[in-house]
Amino acid sequence: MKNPPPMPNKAATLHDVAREAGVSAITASRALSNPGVVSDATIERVRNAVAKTGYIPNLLAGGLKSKRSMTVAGLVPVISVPQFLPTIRSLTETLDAQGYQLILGQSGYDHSREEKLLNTMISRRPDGIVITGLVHSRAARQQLQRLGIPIVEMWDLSDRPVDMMVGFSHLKVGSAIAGYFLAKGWQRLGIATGDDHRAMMRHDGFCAAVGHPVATAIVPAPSSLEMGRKAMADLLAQDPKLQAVYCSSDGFAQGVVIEAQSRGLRVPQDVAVCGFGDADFAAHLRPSLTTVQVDGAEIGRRAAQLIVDRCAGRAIEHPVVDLGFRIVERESTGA
Amino acid sequence: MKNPPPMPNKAATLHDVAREAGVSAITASRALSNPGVVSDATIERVRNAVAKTGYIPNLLAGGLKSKRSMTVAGLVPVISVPQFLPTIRSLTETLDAQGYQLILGQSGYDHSREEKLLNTMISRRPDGIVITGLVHSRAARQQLQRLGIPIVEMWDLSDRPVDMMVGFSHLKVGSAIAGYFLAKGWQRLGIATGDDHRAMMRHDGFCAAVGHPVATAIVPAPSSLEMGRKAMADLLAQDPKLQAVYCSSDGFAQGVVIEAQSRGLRVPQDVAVCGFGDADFAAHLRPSLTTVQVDGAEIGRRAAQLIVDRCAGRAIEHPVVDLGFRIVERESTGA
DNA sequence: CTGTTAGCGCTTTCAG
DNA sequence: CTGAAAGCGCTAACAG
Repeated sequence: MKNPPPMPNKAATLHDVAREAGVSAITASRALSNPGVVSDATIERVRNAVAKTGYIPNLLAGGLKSKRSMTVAGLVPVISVPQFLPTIRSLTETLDAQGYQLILGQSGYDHSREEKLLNTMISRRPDGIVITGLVHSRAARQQLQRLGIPIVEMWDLSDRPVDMMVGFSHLKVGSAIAGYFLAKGWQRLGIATGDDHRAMMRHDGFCAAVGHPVATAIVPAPSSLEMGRKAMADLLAQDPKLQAVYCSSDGFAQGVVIEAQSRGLRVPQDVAVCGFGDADFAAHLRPSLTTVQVDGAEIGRRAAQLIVDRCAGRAIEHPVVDLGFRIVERESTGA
Repeated sequence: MKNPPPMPNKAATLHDVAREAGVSAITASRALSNPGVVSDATIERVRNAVAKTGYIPNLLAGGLKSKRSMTVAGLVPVISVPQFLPTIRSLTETLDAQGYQLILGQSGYDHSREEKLLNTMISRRPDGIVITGLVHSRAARQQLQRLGIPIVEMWDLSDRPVDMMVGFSHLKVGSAIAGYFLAKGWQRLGIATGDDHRAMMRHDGFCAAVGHPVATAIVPAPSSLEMGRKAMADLLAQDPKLQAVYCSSDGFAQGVVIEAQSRGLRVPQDVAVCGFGDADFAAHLRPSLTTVQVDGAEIGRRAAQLIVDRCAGRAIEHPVVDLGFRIVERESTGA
């Protein structure tokens, strides 16, 4: 049975455990973190001592000496953007499964804050850093490279990674959607997009592929259903005979659909709508929403694995991973 | 004399800064973290030395000695539940503004995992802990109290807090919605709810206030739009003449509305629907969604402030904060 | 397999 | 206002 521990005024340290087990501190340490090199009998005694003292390791102290904090910094624009949630979740879980803790930071959509946040993160000495989007500032790139720890830029692709990358081409997404619209014979097109870098790359790809001017509504990121309604009102003012609209997120697209419907327009018969991200609700709306599927969870898993592998000293065969994307055709474009 | 370090192999430490500035390490430390007690001239020289060396403090080392890690652990069931996003965001931002970093952990909806996660978190020696929901396990309660750091349980209320609390009564939410439905003269009621503790408390409050059996669909948390459609199909099978349905989240409610509409039922004329949470999209759907507004962002702010105040040694006047809630009447219940 | 020694980088004493 | 000494709790490096 368990006796109530004699009121540990101080949290138990490894020394307390060692004394209790009748071994030295380093042996206790090894018994817990590297049991292979310690005799079974000793492990057993140390384990008992841990239970008795209620010892919980101090990772700050361990990290100071071993230079491994077992943390990974994650930078996202804003935590509450649904887009990145599956990624954050799989990052958290994949890292957790290997003993690492994700430390999340919000960089905002403002690039100047990014550098400040980076410093805050670095001061916790993470073993790796995962960044949403590309690192543009020269100063930040150099600083990251100097750190000598694994860095993953995710949710985008470029030909000069700071270190590693997991993402896809936003330019190609934009032109793929334009191609899809044009193949349907739609000429009067519209685009409703957030103003962040990645959404604007899709915008650029879209416009380049269309080749003629399209109705455009640009809203400050992150976009929302509410802004979708306003954006659609705006687009219809620019071209009342709009045939198809691409939107930079699914929630945004939902607002566009609702605004169209509230004006008596039928989707897709009068106007077709395509979103981006394949949110969990997209398939279950009425009409179900055509969108671009990107495997956000896989991005997180791969990013985490790259970091962990590099930390373990394993060689990385493919430091730049293109996960691609796929247009999922549903009712909102007449599927 | 040596030339400027072109390639710092090692990250600069406070000693490097001190040497560069021609002062002792402790003075450099004070110049950076407690400038009030250092002469302006010295501060200036230390600042320059920091810039020159590219010094970034090591908070692990500082925390080890000072016993203040400047981190706060946050436990949420699942990061990707939209419900808690405003809270996580305001927690992050409020803490950040005061120099603290939120360390997020997913406890899942499984109570057994909670204790394990707690240990992981404690091993990083946070200065405070914020937990979503109540801590039920006796072992966990005792362990938390032993730690001697500020603890906030949030998003719920009880009469025996581990330490501090910021939330509202789910039981009251449930009975308020039931009262609202009954006042409208609706008798044939339904409830679609997730199976987590808080949602079930609302369920209990709802049922107790109604006083007679209601059609019920319980789904595993977290609920989704997709599950809302299924739940509504289920409820209509139980009672095809349902007059009003309460749903445990707004996304869930949206699925209920869509399923009703897809069967030719008009909302609210044939069946009224009420959600929970007042998500950003609720006001902009068609019909706009009646729901229960809870100030999730304020919960986060208050929780963060309680932790920070306690860390600063300030007395807490009200360790238990009831933020209440409010039914927002919209079109989906005939407003 | 186990122990000794020596710090990791910083901040808390306690003195000037 | 500034400094010297003394660790925080843990683990790398080297003995045995």
